[in-house]
Amino acid sequence: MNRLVLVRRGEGGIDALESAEDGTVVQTTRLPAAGLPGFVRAQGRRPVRWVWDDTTRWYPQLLDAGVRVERCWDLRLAHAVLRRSPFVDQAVLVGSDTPGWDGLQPVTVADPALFPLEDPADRLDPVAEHARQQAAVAASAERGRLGLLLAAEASGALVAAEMTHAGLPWRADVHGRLLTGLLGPRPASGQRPAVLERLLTEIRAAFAAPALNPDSPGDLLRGLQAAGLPVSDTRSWTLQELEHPGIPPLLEYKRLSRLHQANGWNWLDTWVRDGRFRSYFLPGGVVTGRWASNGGGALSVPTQIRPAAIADEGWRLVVADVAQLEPRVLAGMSRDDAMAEAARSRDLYQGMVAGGAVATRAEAKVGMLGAMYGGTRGESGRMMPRLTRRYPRAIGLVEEAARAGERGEVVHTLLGRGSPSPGGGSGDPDGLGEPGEQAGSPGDRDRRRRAWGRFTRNFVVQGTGAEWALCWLADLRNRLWRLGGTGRLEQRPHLVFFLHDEVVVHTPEQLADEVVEEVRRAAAEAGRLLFGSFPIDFPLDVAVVRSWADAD
DNA sequence: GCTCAGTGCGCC
DNA sequence: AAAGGGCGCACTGAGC
Repeated sequence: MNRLVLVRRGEGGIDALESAEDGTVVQTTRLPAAGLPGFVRAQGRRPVRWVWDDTTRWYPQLLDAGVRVERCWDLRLAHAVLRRSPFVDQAVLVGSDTPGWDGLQPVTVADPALFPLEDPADRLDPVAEHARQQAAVAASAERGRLGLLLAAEASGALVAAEMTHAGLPWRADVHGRLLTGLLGPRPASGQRPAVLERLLTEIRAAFAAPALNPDSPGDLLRGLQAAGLPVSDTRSWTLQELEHPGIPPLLEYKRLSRLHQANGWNWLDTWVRDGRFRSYFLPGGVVTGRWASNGGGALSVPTQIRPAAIADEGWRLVVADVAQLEPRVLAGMSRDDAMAEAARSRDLYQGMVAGGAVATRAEAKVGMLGAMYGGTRGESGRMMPRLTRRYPRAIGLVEEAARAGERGEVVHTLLGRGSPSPGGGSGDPDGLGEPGEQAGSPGDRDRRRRAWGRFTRNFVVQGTGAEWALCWLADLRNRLWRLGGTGRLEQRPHLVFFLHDEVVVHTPEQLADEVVEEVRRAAAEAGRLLFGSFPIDFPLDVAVVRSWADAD
């Protein structure tokens, strides 16, 4: 594999340094910034891994120029993984500019003119960092797993940039009609829509509080208490329990007000342009390795507005999600044969019932959620002894992760992503709490210890689930590209959305069935990459639809 | 005028 | 029926 390291030089120039297997530079090409797309294109079919400081600083411009990259090495993301991985000898990784790499942030602004004049990335040496990272991986006893994780992470970075570039097809007219139907006509800026005004009048009358502001939790709480209602918070599920004529309009107000504020006309104006919703996805943005997002709340697009996500004319959306990803991942990583057997069923929870572990599907679900999240009280707590007897390896793995966390130890995912150390790495072995929080009583300390154990318990499962999903996504990306002929990215089947265990592909209608096949093959491949020959299934729910809302 | 924590709620 | 894990975002209200 040819590796080409891209380095920004002063005055907008770029050096492309080609390195041999041993890391020595064999050729340097000096380019003007505008020459990069042509240079990348000129590599033709020669397999190249592009090495750069940070995908968000390079790839959007290439995509704008119509150039797709097959594979890359993202030094920022790789650095973040390696710095925390228990599989890595930090002495091999650390160099003089390590603090700079530690602090490097992704760029999420679309307009290059808004880039800071002084980019901290420009003070870092990508060639040296690349060499250190390769040495750190090579020196690791788990270089296979680490290498897979870093490759998947880099592919994820490419997918994230491509999804922002292509955008999720979004019909502003459909969205607008939906808003008008629920809220009334668009109000003047800063005004409440008519339907909210009407509900507000009703609420104020019911509680005999003519100035009540339901948008203010404090004001609302005082108003409810003044009306004689025994509440200490104003959450919807708390209010649901109350018998009072003001409650139904209040709940309706909260629901519609949320829609208006989070995904109303302002959201449309800000995030939807030219028929596409474009937000920024941040691979590795969450400590567990899940993605975060930035802009438009892409990771919580309410089902309420999904009818507006509609494929282009002659195109379709292929929507796929994994059923019960995390318990399946737990079965695989713990190599628990009994749980893998239950996972052979399309419904893993039903499989647990068939296997005799529990009596009902509801018990199976609540028990597994408790095992993975640390619920020890009530229903899920009562399930634990039976689950432990039937699935000793799976339950043992999460229990051990919880105990390790309580002892203040670092845990890691299957591929080697390490959990943060408790107390933010301050070196305080008892710092199992929030920074700045007082030591408190021994009871407080115990409580924090157990809370950290619940975090590490969940970390190993959620983080390995994220690794499976990343492998799925990376493999699918390549399969879609091979499927699509010769056009640009957005003229072929391409990914437009990803959320933890769900993907959406925008595809020409005549290729939709093939896309469905590739989505399934990629899922099977992800299972093989993570769990080898261990027999664990990842069945998908896949739908070919015009609108995202039709997938459920 | 600004930032920041708390509250509440959308998603998995 | 919620809880137990992870997020982003809008808004309020307090403090600088």
